[in-house]
Amino acid sequence: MATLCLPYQLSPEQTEKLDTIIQRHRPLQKRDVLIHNGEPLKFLYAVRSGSLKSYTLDSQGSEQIIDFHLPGDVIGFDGLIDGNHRSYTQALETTMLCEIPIQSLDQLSAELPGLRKQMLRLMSGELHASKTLLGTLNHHSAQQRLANFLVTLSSRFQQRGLSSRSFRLSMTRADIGNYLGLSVETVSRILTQLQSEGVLAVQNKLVEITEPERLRALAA
Amino acid sequence: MATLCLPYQLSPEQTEKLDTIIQRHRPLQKRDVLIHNGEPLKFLYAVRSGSLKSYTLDSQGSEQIIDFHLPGDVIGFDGLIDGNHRSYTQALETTMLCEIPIQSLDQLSAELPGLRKQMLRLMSGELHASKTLLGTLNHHSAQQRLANFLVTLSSRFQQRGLSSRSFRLSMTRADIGNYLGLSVETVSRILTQLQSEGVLAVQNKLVEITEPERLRALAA
DNA sequence: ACGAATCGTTGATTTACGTCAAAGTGACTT
DNA sequence: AAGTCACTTTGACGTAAATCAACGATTCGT
Repeated sequence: MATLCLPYQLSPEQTEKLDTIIQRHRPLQKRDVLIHNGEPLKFLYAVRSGSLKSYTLDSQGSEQIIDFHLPGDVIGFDGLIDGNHRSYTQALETTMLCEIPIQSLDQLSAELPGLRKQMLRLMSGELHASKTLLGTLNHHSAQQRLANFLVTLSSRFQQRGLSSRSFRLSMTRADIGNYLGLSVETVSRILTQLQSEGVLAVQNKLVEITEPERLRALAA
Repeated sequence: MATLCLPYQLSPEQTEKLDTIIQRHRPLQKRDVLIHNGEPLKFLYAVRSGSLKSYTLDSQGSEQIIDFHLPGDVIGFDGLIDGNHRSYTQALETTMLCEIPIQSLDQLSAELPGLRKQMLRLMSGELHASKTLLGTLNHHSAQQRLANFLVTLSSRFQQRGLSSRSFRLSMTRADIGNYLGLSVETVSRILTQLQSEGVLAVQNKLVEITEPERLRALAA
């Protein structure tokens, strides 16, 4: 169970201890909301399959997408500030999760330096990703942003043992645009443009990266 | 010493233990580089006075400013992923720091749940700030971004017991523009515009927020 | 299996902000 | 004190991407 949910380098002994605190969560359907803004943080969630988006609502009530979560990701770190979640998290498709009680995790991490390190690594990685993205969005054109988005997705899939060349975009174009600070129309236009240039083959939600090298060059 | 460097709610006993591992760092002069990208991470640094900027260099060698650090901030969390720093960090003015050896901190945090919680809180807060900023930059106009930047700075100064109404911008307009994804010219124009509207009084690096309410409204 | 709703594409037009250019202001050096 | 250099401001102009609009294509619910 623990290896399914937190597939990282932990010793058998550590894995066994983790198993005692991790629970399977009921499956989410598309559009189900897992986390509501302001809720007390009781669990972290590890994504086993499917995907989700996290977002906040601004003063006018419109969504600001902060993050997409894929299998292997752990959700909830940003709520540790004050023990309350700081965003909404919603399933983009049927999704399986594990739940990890915060309190038990904290106690366990006092005993297991490896686990402690692993948690720090996860948070640190997320922090780094978020800051990198910031830099990327600030200083790049729409095409570069989208190329970068696809490259990042691709390498995340690869890390999880899935195909890095072809995958399904579980989020809508509107979601992508929102996340990248672009309009839906721009996202659409650039996708067709990349396709006509032979870098991608797009068919609805399915994307095949036909020339990974050129895409990576565009993302720079 | 510990209270100076990590001024948070810790018991006297905890503070005492912290004191044993925290060292004073030599003062930095303006433009001194504290951290180089790729360096192994041995210490976290707490800012006692002054300020710094963190940035990465993109493929063309140009700066991408990721963060500004004020007194009370702790620098280095994003390097915990793999034990190497992921950015450069440079002093914007004469700056005093404490250094906190990572290894000792880790050992100590196994004993002290309060310290562990504090570290998580700091990282989580940074993560949240970074994600919030992302949303802000993606969906707002130049004026809103700048207003937001000033409001955020103001409240960070306030949290540290400094004036929230008037303060010195230790970074250049170019730095601000880089950070917010705007050109220098736009930053300058908007500052003069906000001044002519009576929201700010700008005099070189000195900013006075004359109408905090209106500024906050613009930041929304 | 059907209609309705959501999602995606494409085109025409507008605009906020970047770029280019040049001059003004302050701040470190000798 | 003078001169250099880095920073800031202001104006004219160009452009990337937003907005507006209308129409296909999928997906969803009954």
